Amino acid sequence: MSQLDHSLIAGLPQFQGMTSEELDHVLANARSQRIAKDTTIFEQEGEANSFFLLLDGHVRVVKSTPDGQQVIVRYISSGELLGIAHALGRTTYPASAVAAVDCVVLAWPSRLWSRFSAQYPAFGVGTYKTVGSRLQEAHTRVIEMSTEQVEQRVAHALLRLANQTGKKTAEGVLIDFPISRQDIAEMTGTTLHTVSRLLSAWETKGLVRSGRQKVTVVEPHKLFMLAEGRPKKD
Amino acid sequence: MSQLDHSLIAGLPQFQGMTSEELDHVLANARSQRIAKDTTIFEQEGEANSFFLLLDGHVRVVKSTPDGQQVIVRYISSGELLGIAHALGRTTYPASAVAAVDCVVLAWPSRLWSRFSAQYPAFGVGTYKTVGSRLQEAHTRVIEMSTEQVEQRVAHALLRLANQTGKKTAEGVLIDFPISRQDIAEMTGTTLHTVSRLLSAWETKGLVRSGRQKVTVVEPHKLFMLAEGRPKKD
DNA sequence: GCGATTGTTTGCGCTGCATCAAACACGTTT
DNA sequence: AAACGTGTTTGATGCAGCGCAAACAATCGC
Repeated sequence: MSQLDHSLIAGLPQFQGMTSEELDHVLANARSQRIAKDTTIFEQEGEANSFFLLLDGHVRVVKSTPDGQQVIVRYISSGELLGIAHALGRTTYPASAVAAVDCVVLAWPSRLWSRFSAQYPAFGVGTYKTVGSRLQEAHTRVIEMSTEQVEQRVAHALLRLANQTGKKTAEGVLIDFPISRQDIAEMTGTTLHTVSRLLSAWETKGLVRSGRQKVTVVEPHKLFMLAEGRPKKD
Repeated sequence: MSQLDHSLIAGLPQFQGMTSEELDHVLANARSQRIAKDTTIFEQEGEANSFFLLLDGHVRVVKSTPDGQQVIVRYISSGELLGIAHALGRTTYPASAVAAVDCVVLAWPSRLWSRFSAQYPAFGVGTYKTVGSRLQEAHTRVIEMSTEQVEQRVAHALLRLANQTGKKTAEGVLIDFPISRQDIAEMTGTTLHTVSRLLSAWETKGLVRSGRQKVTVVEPHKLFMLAEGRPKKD
């Protein structure tokens, strides 16, 4: 195993306040791994043997229902931890993780998680802040699903993606990984048909530009209005 | 402030493995508080000055949308912590908590949370397991809202309540705090009208018995079938 | 280059559930 | 008892959005 440079992780909140030696020690126990697009990193219900840090790429976290339906729980961007089942007191992964693009991850054996967090306070605290904000996020999703119409939910989802992973372009904010209508449907609890219709409608209004597996938000503000206000049909 | 007996909390997972002196120390910093039915314990967006342990009663955790809609995030039963915003890296409460019945809580200043969890490992770990399972639960809710019909969602909600807080009676499992159709509607993202219709239908089928602010699950198994299987109309 | 595969668009009919509306049951106050 | 408030039932109506189907467009493999 080649030695990993600690600049890889030095800037991340989880590793704040650690010395170079400590970072090296953490990295010495990690193995770096390239993940090809559409490859599964870990599988729902599988033994949680490892936890991961996404160094580069985007990962889709998916939960499947017994009858085969899928729901996209969230997207992970680089710099975030994933597969931290052990931190939540679980021994199996609660969902599957699939690379949305070619990715690079660091992987550690799960049992090291508790050692790290005991040894490096920032690591534990950082993780729990992450978990806390994910809990928040999940609740927000529940609220949205309970109180909003499909159009507003899709708008919110798009805005969230644009904020998390958006890339400025000449046309607007581009979601910088391939995403299909089906994916958006699985994030918002609707069908790809409805998403397609909505995007078409928005495109004619100039709010977004979209094509095969790509979406650009042209008018974030107008989209936001749509996402928020109970729409007074005009 | 009268001295609290540590038998109050000795059995709880959060305080596992602590000596009598330690428990006394924890309790010395707590103040015990009676909360009348329908009283707010803490308010959404309010400064998270305290965290709480519910000693007796049932608490409704509610989130309100800007436009006044309410969603019931969960019910808390006795023995559970609530208001642990600080553990999640927040300084305001993300939701409101309202006593569903007369309650008794212990309250601590929020800043003690980190001290306790540093000092008593079981406390921190226990809390995070709680948070972990709540995250799980929230994700389950998202999945349900995304993939299930109203009837199944209501059935699931009822079963969850029956499991968490059910009380065996001659007729079946009674949900042992007052709960209205409106409440159930706010848990499942539907309207009280629809909930009422469903309960009526189930009552004629003998699955439940219900009246003003009370629901008894008579046939948990049949209700479960309904909640799970995509119903083949019969 | 050509077919095969995968993603997208769009039309149409149907239905689950929200919305509106009214009446009813129970408990509480006067 | 009568009057009131709060929770529940039930009917009637409308429509958002799902299911189905068919055609189209882009990309991949050979």
